[in-house]
Formats: sequence, C-alpha cells, structure tokens
Amino acid sequence: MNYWIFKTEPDEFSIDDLKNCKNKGAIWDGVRNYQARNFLRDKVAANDSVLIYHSSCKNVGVAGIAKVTEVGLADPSAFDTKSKYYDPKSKKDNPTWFTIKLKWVKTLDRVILLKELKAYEELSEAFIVKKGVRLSLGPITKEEYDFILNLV
DNA sequence: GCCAACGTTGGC
DNA sequence: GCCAACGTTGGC
Repeated sequence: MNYWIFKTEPDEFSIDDLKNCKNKGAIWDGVRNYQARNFLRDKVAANDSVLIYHSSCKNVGVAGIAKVTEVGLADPSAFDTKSKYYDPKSKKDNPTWFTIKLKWVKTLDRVILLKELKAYEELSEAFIVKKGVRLSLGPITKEEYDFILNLV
C-alpha cells in the first residue's frame, strides 16, 4: 500500500467533480511529464490511497481523499485529436502516456492549506512543500499522509 | 497577471 | 551531449 498526492486545478477537475463520478470513478488523464508518468505506470497500485490537492486556485491545499481502482491504463486523451492532451507520438500499440483510475473516498471538512503544510517540520521532506518541484503527482510516506489528515 | 524555477526542444 | 531558447507550472 502506497500513498500519493495528486495535484489538480479545481477549475478543471476538483474533488467535487470526482465525487460526482460516484463509484464509476474517473481516469486521471493529461499527465505529460515523464517522472509523473513513471509513477503512474510503474508504482501506483490498486487500492493505493491518494490525497487530492487543489492548485492554482484560491484555497491551495489538500482537499480530499481518493482510492486507486485501476492501473496500467494507456492515457486515452493522447489518442484524441480533439484533446488538448493529444500527442501524435503516442501510439495505441506502444503508448507513451499512462494513467490510472481513481474513485472518490472523502472530501475533507476543510482544505488543508499549503501554507499550513509548510509550517510543519514533519512535512519538510514532502515534495508538495518543496520549492520549485513541479511534479503534478508524487509519493508521500504513510507518516506524512497520516499527519496531514490529522490536521483537519 | 507576474515571474521564478523548472522541463523540453533542437541546433550544433 | 551541450546548452540556449522556449514553454509550462504554480504560488502569490
């Protein structure tokens, strides 16, 4: 069992949008960064727990919890010529971009703001608080995961 | 909207 | 394989 933080812009796709997907869940498409792709392809496993983080918005921070339901999916948006994530270099028989499927678990009673996360020594090693780290998703430890949820 | 700090691209 | 130019991310 691994723990992750996935970033999303709530104007595009928020924790509420994920909730509205109910049990069907949602495909986490559009990741176009190789390091993040490698996590999605090689490390994220079914039943892993994911903190959903809202970026580029009014309340930047951790907004909810999701669970991984399917792994090893070729990112369908890479094959869609109408998608802004379309990538002609990604072939169906040899996809460049991979992703997974998530299901909503919980919306936190409040958003745990980035500003708060930065204040705790316990979280100083987490990628999410580090300056200049532009990963759109990445691993956190169980200790960090539990610590963040205890801040609610 | 600004801009620092990245990642990616492409010429050489 | 270097590295300058460019594009993107993301907090503020």
